[in-house]
Amino acid sequence: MPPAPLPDFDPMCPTSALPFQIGDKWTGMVILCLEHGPRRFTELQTPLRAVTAKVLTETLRAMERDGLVSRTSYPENPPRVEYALTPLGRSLLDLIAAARTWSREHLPTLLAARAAATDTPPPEAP
Amino acid sequence: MPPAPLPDFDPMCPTSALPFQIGDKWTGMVILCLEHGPRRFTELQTPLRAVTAKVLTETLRAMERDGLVSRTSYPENPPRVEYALTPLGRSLLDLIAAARTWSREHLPTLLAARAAATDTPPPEAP
DNA sequence: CACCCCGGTACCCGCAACGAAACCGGCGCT
DNA sequence: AGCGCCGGTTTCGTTGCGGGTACCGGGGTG
Repeated sequence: MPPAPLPDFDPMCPTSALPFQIGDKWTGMVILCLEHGPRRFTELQTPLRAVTAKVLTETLRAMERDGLVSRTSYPENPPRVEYALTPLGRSLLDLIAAARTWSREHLPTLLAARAAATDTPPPEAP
Repeated sequence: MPPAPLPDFDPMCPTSALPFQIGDKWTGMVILCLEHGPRRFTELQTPLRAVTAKVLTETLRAMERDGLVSRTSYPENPPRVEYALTPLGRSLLDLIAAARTWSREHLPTLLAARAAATDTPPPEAP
């Protein structure tokens, strides 16, 4: 698989302002990273550069418990661990796509409303 | 509007285990409560009996800031305040419906996987 | 021998969300 | 006068998620 388009999650991207969340904070992004095939632990760390190893491990463990991803460890050298979406995890891709569509269409509106409410706290000036 | 079908959110319902969330913890449920027309504060407290007044107020204020709901106060007596969905808030209904469809189809699978992983921590017995 | 890489684990902490309980102010009812 | 309702606000906890840092174990590599 030559061009594996791993998404790139910039911590400054307004994705953080998304009004919804799949599972824990990073679960949705992990699912997106695994969309096009299994990934190794460090491959996930690259696009998710805002998450520490500990939190990523916790996220993956929780997803494994919930049957969203499968964890395959190859006792090679150097050690290799691959995470892949299960059918259940894959079934969330549609939902995530719908959420991203909503964001593309409506997130600017939401952010504008928030900014307007924040910049002009009370209409009655002092 | 005689039969206003307010949803009923039992705190024991596995909705709490939903692997996604709109905004803050209660935002999604508030949107559902407002789906069929404006509601008063106490009308929202009835189906959302697990949420305290303070948290419900905070949730509604945040939704108002984000332009998801509108707040209309009638200086009558007794005082009356009505919350209604804005078009932006209404645009989230499709997404919530999709999430509920996913839950109906896949949540039992997820809960079964979680239960299996919890009941049988390690396959290797002590 | 010393060092690094991979895929973690263990421990500790801070903050924000969540929550229980009390209070409030204007009005109506009795 | 006393009580209750409506729509909150205030105060004071508590919890728990997320995060930072350090460490580990085994093999390859210089």
